Amino acid sequence: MIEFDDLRNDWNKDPEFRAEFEALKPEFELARKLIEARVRAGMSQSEVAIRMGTSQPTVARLESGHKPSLKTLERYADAVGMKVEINLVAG
Amino acid sequence: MIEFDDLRNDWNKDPEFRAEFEALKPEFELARKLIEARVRAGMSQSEVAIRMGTSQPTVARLESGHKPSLKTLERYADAVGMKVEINLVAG
DNA sequence: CCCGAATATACCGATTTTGATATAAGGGGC
DNA sequence: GCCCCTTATATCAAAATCGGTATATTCGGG
Repeated sequence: MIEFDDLRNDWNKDPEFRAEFEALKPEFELARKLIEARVRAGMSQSEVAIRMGTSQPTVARLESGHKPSLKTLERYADAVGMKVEINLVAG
Repeated sequence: MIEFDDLRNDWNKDPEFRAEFEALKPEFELARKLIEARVRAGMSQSEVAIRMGTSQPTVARLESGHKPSLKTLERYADAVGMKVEINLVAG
């Protein structure tokens, strides 16, 4: 209901590349999912940051492989219109 | 490989009660899953703590609804023979 | 080349989580 | 009753994360 459609004009063609690119290391699985969700929502880091009540660099940090707290992760998910689901699977 | 079988003699009948009991609030969903995984592994908080390289009170805290960091969550999962799976689902 | 948008990196103070210890409560067996 | 095992709560210092700002980089358009 905000200005999403206005700004996903010309920069949502290649982020998928990055997402796949970083899938090489399992360490960045989460980062990849975060970026994917944000791109799907057609939002920039700055927009997510505003919705999270934080700054763009903080969002960049979350998408860079640093392990965040669950609280922060849930705020991110909320900002991109998703919710966090955590499971403990056989490992 | 340790002394699991020795101590899951008589105290693994009711923890399921607790797990279901705490499912009332969605805030404790994760805590419930953690406890369930630990009980399934037939381990006490102290054993998990040793495997995590921390103390039993810290484990108790993780199972009490406080939102941990992903790093800690993964160490817990590892200690009970599981791995963490995080998904961003439609919310 | 210059500019603006989007993302990434660095630093520091503030907040949160964790580590460590002590302690208490509950249950079962002797 | 007394132990022993398990779990929960409290406190405080240490460590990690977060908020905020500044800055760098990359990309595309004019």
